[in-house]
Amino acid sequence: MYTMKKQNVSDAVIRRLPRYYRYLDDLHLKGSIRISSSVLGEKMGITASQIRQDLSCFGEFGQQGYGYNVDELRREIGRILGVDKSHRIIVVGVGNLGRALIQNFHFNDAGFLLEAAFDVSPDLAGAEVAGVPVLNVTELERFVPAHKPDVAVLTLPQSAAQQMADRLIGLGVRGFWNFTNVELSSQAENVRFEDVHFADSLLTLSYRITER
Amino acid sequence: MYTMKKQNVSDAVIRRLPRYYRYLDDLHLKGSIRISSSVLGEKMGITASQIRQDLSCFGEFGQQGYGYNVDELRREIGRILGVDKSHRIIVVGVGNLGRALIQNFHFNDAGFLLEAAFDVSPDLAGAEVAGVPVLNVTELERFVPAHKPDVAVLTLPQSAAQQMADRLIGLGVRGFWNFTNVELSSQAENVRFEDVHFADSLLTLSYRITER
DNA sequence: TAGATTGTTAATCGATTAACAATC
DNA sequence: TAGATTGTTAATCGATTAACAATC
Repeated sequence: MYTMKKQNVSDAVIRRLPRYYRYLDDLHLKGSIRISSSVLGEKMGITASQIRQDLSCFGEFGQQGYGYNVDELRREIGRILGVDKSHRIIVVGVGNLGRALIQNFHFNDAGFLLEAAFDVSPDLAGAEVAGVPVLNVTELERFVPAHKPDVAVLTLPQSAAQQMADRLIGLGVRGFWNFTNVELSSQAENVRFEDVHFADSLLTLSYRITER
Repeated sequence: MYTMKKQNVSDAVIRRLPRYYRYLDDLHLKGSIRISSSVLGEKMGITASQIRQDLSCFGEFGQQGYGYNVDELRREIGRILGVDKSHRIIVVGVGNLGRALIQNFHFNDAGFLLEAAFDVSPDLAGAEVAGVPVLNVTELERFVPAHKPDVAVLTLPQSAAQQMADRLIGLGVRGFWNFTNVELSSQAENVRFEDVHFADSLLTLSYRITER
């Protein structure tokens, strides 16, 4: 059973957890019952040592001579990631990207409940996208204190991003999944920003395909 | 002037370059002429040492006692990233996400020329999205050898991703900007995959907002 | 010139890998 | 039991930070 062991788990470890989770999910779906760190490492292209070292940050999930139970380890990592918490999430900005996420992204698989979307356009207010109600942003002051979403997905124009983040932080939101390609900041306690910087990502690809 | 110095630049350095590029672009737009590593470091929340160490992988861009010319350094980093190369790019899969990227993402700012988009649906073939022609995927065998795109954006269903990657690699594509949340691989030489794993990103945010 | 700041070398820190005793 | 594999400690490797001579 998962019990926090290390005080400070490094970012490198945390960023590897979702990948472990994906691989274990895959193995589970394919019917695998057990796996050893060496076999998993080979599959993932990393060392068995790293897997064992990473897992040891959170507890002891294996058994000598046997390895790990796939489904058990999968669930433990899910728990570590908070997948079992049913975090609540809202989308702010229902343009192409916001709509794409609402329609295609499996929030449930990551343990999130998508409760509503918000947009400045009065034309969108009252509509639904894939069963998710779209409200006017003026409703935020009523909705957020009542529903206490944990995370806001920011898929709105850059120019409005920081101001909207401040507004939502004031209303109690503590997590931001930021697609605006702008760096946001806040003095407030316990606020977390996770940036998805498309441009940065494409530029690293550009670097790697550039002949030199 | 930028000349390659180090043989192997670490991934950590490469992933910081786009961020330098963004900050310098910003400073340039705001009219800054010069900047020192210490002032830039303070702005970015990193050490001056790291900036100087990173840049030293590629050449000598500063001047003792003065610092760096903002516009010059910006252009040098752009060159390192390949922004000046006018790489050609195509989008494969014109669903919500593909459409969102075509309509909203500034490929030009990253030095990419978006030449066409492809989809399996006959309904979309012949249409245009934001001025970009949409062709049927059957046209790939004609189009790719003729236009030699450097990168393919994969915004199609997971189930078709690896097969499409293999097909495009066979036609000569060497870079993949992969939004399918599935890990792709290839034995072929010089093929590069850059993954944008939405789920992984959200799960790390989930971890960080989870109370424990 | 004097002050500032670079590029680089050396020191430190942290992350990855290897090794192995413990044990299922 | 013997073989396999863990969790952890120790060794190695790489990345970050500090220090400083060179010099604009």
